[in-house]
Amino acid sequence: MAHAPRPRSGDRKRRIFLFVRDRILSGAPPTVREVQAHCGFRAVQSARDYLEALVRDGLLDKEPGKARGYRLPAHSPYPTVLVPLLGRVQAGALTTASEHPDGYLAVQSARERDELFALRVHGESMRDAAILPGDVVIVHRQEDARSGDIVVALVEEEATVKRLKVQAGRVELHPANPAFAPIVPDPARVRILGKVIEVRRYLEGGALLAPEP
Amino acid sequence: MAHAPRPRSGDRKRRIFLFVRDRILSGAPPTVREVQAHCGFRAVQSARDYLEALVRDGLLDKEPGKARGYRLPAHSPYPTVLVPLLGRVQAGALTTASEHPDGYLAVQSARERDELFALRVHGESMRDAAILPGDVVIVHRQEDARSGDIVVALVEEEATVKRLKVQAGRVELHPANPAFAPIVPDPARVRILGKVIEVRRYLEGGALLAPEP
DNA sequence: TGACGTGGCAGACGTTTGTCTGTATATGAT
DNA sequence: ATCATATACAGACAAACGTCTGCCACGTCA
Repeated sequence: MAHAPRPRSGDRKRRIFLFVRDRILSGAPPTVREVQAHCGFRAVQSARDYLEALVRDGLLDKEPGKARGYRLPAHSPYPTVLVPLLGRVQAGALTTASEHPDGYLAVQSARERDELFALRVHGESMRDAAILPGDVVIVHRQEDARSGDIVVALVEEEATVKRLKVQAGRVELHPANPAFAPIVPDPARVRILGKVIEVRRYLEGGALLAPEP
Repeated sequence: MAHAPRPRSGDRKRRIFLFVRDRILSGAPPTVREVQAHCGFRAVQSARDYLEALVRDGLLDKEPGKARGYRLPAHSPYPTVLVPLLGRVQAGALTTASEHPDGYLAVQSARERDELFALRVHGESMRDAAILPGDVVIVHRQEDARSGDIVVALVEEEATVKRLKVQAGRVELHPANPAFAPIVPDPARVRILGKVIEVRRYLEGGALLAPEP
């Protein structure tokens, strides 16, 4: 019994990759047999050969032995967590679990959900650091930070985004805008809420928010 | 043998849902046994009970019998899509499905996945629009845009981010930096690849694309 | 007290799915 | 010719995985 007459295809591998990639991106990687069916192979092994070739080429990663084990390489290894977006932050509101968020943002991070929150930026004080009013900052809750970090601090009962500078052991909060003056606070009256790890700007219609998980 | 003394948990279901949702959002749904291990159950069925309850509640969908069969419902309130992050864009690379992305970003959008891509910004030309080198722009593929939109255009075989201006019917690409000159291209030699809908800046390591967890 | 619902455990069964071994055909290089 | 390689097929095995049935412990409520 003659097999199919070799349907002349060097880009078959490419089409299989696109198929797998789409499936992964839309929720679940395909099984080997799903790839087989998609290509019309009559043997599982044929699909497997292509998949393994794609792994060798570095186009796919795999978890051997696991069902639906093919992954996109450099697909962020970080899980996606939903992080609460706080509007204005009141004093003490961040000590407890943030109570009334405006919504939730999908953030890829290795950190736990409750280590992160998001905050909408008010004011022009960080303009020269390319942080504009309306931007959203993703913040990692931590009480200390290094000089040079952009932090969220609680000053005068209000959360503010500034660059942290440690000068001769004293903490200063520097705006990135000559129209604003540095804040050299009484150490007892300032508290660092966290460090900004990401800045986002939504150019049309604002952030898409998820409801309460 | 007495079982564990009922660890008082009404929100256990919620935590399981969050676990499953994060896993699906990150690339592959978990198996029942992975949920079991995550919760410390000693029986597979315990995890299954919760998962089926979540399906009854409408929080999850499932493909019965299939491995890793749990899905986010089609009308999921979390329209998170994984979008390819392209490094440098060559001419024509965007006409086909983008093959070799640097990684994938979780983006919340109502648009389809293949309508979006992400691009790393090179150069200072948009500095005054608060877009810095190293920033990532999320782009909606479209061939036209409005005057004033920030777009990604293909000029001289290279993708570039600029503000679109339409002056008396002629298309111009304006940088946001006095050190750069506007581009008034031959309409035949420029192509608009899409419109920037979001800007992101990763402040620590940009680590979102690390190779291994 | 007893019926009942809930949350959890235990073990098994059968399907799905990854993996392996072997074979056949065509092509290109030696 | 001979060999190596790539592509495809066939069939089988074993691990992963979803599913089922039954049981136990605890709490509530009539």
